[in-house]
Amino acid sequence: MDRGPEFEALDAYLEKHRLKKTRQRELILEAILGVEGHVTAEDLYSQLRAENSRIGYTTVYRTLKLLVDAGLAQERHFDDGIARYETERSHHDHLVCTVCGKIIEFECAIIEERQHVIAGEHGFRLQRHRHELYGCCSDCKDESP
Amino acid sequence: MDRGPEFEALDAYLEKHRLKKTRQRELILEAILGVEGHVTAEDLYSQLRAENSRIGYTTVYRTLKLLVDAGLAQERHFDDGIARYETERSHHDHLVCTVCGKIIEFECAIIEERQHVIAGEHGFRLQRHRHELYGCCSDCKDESP
DNA sequence: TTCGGTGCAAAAGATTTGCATATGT
DNA sequence: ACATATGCAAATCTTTTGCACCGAA
Repeated sequence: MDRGPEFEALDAYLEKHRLKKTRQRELILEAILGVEGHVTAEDLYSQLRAENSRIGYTTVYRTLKLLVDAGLAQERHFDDGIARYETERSHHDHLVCTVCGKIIEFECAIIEERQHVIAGEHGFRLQRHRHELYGCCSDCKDESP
Repeated sequence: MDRGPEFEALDAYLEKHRLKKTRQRELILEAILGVEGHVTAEDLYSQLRAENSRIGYTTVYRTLKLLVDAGLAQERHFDDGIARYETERSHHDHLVCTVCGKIIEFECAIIEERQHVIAGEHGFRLQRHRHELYGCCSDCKDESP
């Protein structure tokens, strides 16, 4: 049965690093793939416990770190200092509503290109970037600060 | 004597909100203005203690928050979840070396403009943004991952 | 005198670590 | 069998809060 390319990638990563394929690691990968958008470690833990999966907090954190190392997930820090994770289906940046917390994803080729130019001008080899726009969405116009 | 426009601004803010002008608030503003770049609350606390200023951790956190509210400092979260503060002399974004931690500031009018377009397209009123490029600087090319 | 401010200690919230046990290979 | 993974509890780290005392207006 095909479990999707991410599971293949996980298997490959585990094998390459002589790590073990465990129920928990599959569960966490499955869970994070099943979520649209961004989740905290807490979100994943609660969700898995609710589905009566036997799993510990520690394992969630450790596995999330492993998935990031394996390139299967990304860690992001928005403005509250709590780490959030997502699987990067395609590249995008974020537009965040400061009132309701809504997160919209966007892409902009012009900006992407400028980033490379800027990094180059400073002698940097660009690895990744983070671009977040914060504002007030149309639903929240009234309550806005 | 002229203590600089930031001190005037602080006085004005305190007066407007019926808050008090204290030694600690001036010390912290002075300290953060005297630093190039980005500092953590811990950095400021240590520095002030080292200069034998009588000050508590709590006050540093509370005052930093006050300075942010007053628009005299900005809070930033890079990838480690620890809050860093800076005084924004002019607008800029950041290019961060993932090996040595060096932080270079940049500005790009083209990107600034695109941001407004993007926010507008999604019905957002833009308040602020964060744009960070992560890469390997020329000094670190060899050790880079 | 009156509030707001300060600083200690303690709490809180997120994440990490030590260790005995469980489980892949 | 052996090495790694797990999960609990405890530790750690950053930031916040309660509260008695201090100090600016």
